[in-house]
Amino acid sequence: MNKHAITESERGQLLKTTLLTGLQGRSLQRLLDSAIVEEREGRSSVFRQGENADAFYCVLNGYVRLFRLSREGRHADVRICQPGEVFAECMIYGGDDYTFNAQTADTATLARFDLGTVRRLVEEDSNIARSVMTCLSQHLIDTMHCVGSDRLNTAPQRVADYLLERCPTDRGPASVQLPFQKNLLAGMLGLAPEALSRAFSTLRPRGVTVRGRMIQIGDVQALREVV
Amino acid sequence: MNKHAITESERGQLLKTTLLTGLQGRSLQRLLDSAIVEEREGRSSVFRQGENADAFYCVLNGYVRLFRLSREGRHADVRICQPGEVFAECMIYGGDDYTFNAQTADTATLARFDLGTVRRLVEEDSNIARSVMTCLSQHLIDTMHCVGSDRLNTAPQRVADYLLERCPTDRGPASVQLPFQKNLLAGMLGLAPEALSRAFSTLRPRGVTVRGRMIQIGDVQALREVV
DNA sequence: CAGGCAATTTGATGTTCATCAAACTGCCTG
DNA sequence: CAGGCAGTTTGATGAACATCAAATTGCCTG
Repeated sequence: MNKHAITESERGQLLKTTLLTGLQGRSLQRLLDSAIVEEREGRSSVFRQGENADAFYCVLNGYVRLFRLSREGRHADVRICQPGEVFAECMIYGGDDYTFNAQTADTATLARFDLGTVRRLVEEDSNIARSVMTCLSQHLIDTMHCVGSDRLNTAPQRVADYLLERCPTDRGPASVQLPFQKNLLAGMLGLAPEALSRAFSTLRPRGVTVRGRMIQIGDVQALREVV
Repeated sequence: MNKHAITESERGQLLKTTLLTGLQGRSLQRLLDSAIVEEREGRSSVFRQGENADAFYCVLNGYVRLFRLSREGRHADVRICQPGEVFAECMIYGGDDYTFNAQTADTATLARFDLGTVRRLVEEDSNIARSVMTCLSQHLIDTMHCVGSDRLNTAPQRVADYLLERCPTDRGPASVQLPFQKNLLAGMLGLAPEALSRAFSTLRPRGVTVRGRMIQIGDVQALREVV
């Protein structure tokens, strides 16, 4: 793993993230200065459940799976983090140990924020505090949405939801390019890869065609009926 | 619905909640002063998904279901809130509209906090900000745990988990008194009431006996094997 | 204590999805 | 271009759970 201070281009990427957008001037600078950039291999563990928590992260490039393991070794993704997303910021005020695992999906670039340092910044700077609260709130809302969706919707409905949220248009035909392997999409939707594949098959009569990562939608409005 | 300012006994209850424990002096007083107490009937709607968000709440007495509805009218609980718990505090910095429904399960007493007022307090008082962040962090961790548990564990395992977390002892026999109807427990665990009942049946050979709300556990360590 | 209503349990059935195995695809490398 | 490998799809099967209906329990009220 390669560590270094923030370069100019990485700074630009960080500014677009949930945590830092909304910050300016000195608040922004202080938070940026506290970060270290890590280049990581695919499938490298960022942290493990039960470990003492000493940092949270922002994804600059690549994807990170947050997941839990059952005692028998089965594996369930809880969240898939994309470029621009923050994870484990709940550890700033959330207890001593990580409560889930984090692993890169492919090679990834992460900005690492030291928890102790950020705690100090949050106490001193109400703008930073507000950014952290916004970030936490959004994640809580998203995660509650996930619980509801898991409990309420079938696999094809969840897939249709995902596609519709990423559709550029309201009606007529559209296409969506998956930003990652179907493997990750399955984890994000709480499905086994086979179940995702079958969900796409179920949607085919509704005008959804799959070619690799490219998904063609015949009629967006028709797809909305599935949900 | 009966509204009034905080009485002395309600003040005592509020002090024990996640949001206010940890606060003292002026910070505590300011937040307390902003609250209004509401007495509510059973099954009264506190707010609905899509409504403009103007308040968050703390449960003083009774129980509140947070849930989402599917288009066809099916119903899925996302969280069951108990006395001492805060809900919808994610709306302080989380967008304009409520993203789920809240309804009292039985007659309930709630402390209502105006969002605008609390936003002002959070900006001015870093102690209050810290309390809000702690609250958000804990809820996020709990909700992520819920996603993982739904995806990883079967119904009997989730029931066993619930019982074990509430067991006074580490080994030997124990008993757990459910604080509410099995209906609510089913919702909390993401199960239909029938599925909860069957999960208890599955646990009977493992020494779990059910009599109304009183659950007897023959051997706590044996039950831990189920998980 | 009887009656009535709501909550819970039980039975029967169907759907949804996980799992295992095998075929297939695409991509990359030698 | 052959070979290999990971990712994906398809088929067959089974487990888990929802749903509907009916029986039962528990609790409250008159």
